[in-house]
Amino acid sequence: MENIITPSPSSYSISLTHDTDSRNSSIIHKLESCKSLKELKQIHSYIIKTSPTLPHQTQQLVYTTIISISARTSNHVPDITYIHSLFNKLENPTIDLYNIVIRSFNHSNQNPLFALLFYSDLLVKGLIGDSFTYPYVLKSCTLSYALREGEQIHSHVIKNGFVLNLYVVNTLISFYGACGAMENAQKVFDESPERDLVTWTTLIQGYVKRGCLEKGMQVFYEMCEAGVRADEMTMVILISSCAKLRDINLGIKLHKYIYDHDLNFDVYICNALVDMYLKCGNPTLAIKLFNKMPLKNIVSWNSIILGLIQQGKFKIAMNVFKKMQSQKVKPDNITLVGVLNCCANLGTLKQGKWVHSYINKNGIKTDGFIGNALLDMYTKCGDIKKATYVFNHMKHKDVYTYTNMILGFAIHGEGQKALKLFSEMPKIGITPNDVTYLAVLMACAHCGFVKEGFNHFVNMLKVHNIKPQKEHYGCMVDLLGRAGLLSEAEDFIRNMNIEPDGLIWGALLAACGTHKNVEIGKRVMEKVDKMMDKDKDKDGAFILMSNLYSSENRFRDAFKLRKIMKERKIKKSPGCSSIEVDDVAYEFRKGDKSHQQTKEIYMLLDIMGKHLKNNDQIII
DNA sequence: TTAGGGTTAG
Repeated sequence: MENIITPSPSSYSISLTHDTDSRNSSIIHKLESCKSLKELKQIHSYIIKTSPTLPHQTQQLVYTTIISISARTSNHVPDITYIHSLFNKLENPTIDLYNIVIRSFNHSNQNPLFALLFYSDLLVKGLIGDSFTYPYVLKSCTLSYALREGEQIHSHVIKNGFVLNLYVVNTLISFYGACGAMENAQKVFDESPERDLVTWTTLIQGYVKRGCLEKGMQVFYEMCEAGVRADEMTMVILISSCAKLRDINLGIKLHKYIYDHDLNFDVYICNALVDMYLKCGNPTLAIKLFNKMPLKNIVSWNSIILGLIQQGKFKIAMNVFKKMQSQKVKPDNITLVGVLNCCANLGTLKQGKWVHSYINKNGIKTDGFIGNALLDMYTKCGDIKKATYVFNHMKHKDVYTYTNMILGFAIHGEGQKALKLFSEMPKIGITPNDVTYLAVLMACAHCGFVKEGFNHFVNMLKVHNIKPQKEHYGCMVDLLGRAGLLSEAEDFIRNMNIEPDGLIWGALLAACGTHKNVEIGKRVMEKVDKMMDKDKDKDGAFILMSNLYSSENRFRDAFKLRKIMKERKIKKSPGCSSIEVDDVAYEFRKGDKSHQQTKEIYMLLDIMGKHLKNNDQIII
């Protein structure tokens, strides 16, 4: 590499003595060969030092060349001060040069609005933007969501007669769409005499981004009527919009459109389709398409894994992850969040720990999504110590981090710790949300903090303007019920601002079971029976009540209830738990005899039960 | 040197 820090004349060898043309081309060649902005600046200063009396024309050429090189080279981040200082030295910068610089800010990691400085500079110099300038400047406004500035540019577009330019029209629609000003976007669209696929797609995209999914679809139908054929990009936008609409029939029609119009089933289209089928509740079609995909990228794997998780198919999702590993596809943060979610729901602590060590080995930061997913996994898998460790080591905590940790403490019976954490939130500027309050109320319920629970329940609306939902009311019933305040719980339900459902009455019924209160239990049971539509959802309530009768020696009532269950074909759906042994998650249901070692399992269970009854310490 | 730049996470 050349020594450019202390350049010698031979290393640059710019021929300053030859004729003008050859000297100019030598300088340009040297500047063009620069690999960084630093090098460019060094050569510039070298030229100034060694030839302070360059002819005016050559000087201007040097400035123009430096500006265009520093602006157009992708690894040269535009240095706004430097470029601006060079611009000031130029007598007549051309509109082309302005365009190059303005464009460079759209591709840099600097504030795109810097482009506007150059645009106003251009106006000061008495120049007028051309058909390239406006798309570039509008793009800068789009990237910065600068509605007011963009509107001003729009007025310049009208004044300077560029409203008929399709590139300008399309960028205007995109700009208004990004800023959420869909009325303006639609107006530009309506007033344009010419429209192409980009115009239609941009308008559709605008509506979809705003969440106006049906309207976006309606524009697509209008586009079809206008005889414009969609391309792959249009279809991806429509399919993902359809996924959000959860409309499988529409999804199938869009799928057919791709076939009928001979579009490419590229990786984007396939990913969008897989995601759509999963979100619309058809994992079979999603898996079929996924298996047929000729080319898969990380998004394909993530879409299928996360989609299966959304469907509650954690084991299948885990198997897909294993397949992904066997094909040597490197998981990214999104995959890991999904896998941790699986571990949390399957209770597979060992696999969760493996993911944690993978994260550490690969230097992935345990912040944000990843940190929260790790925390969730440890709390749900019952390792509160590790969960606390993860929490304490997270640098950037957000409302999800706090909610997770509070919930962790709540379900582990550490109510004081949960409430202490909750009290820390406002101090560091994190506002609790509805789920945070659910965790707080759970903590109070699990630890018998009736007074605190009520205070928090009131503060939800009073302090944070969060309207309590059914789940919060359910927690309050649970809180009173667990504390044995059964009549209070019954009154609470009757005075609620929302209509109680079977689940809320069910929470009270469970408390009646715990505290052996047959009278209230009987009343509540009748309520549950009336409230719940489907008999099959009442199984838990019937069993609870029948057990309550039995525990109070009212066997005749218990028998009567069981008889009703039989007549109405109400069957108890078996509770399910899972255990992880040697990386395999085993699920168990009551009466399940499908495991090979069923005999040994039940024998051990029997022994453990006896020990537990005697309060023995169990060592296996 | 032009425009839409598309798919996956609470």
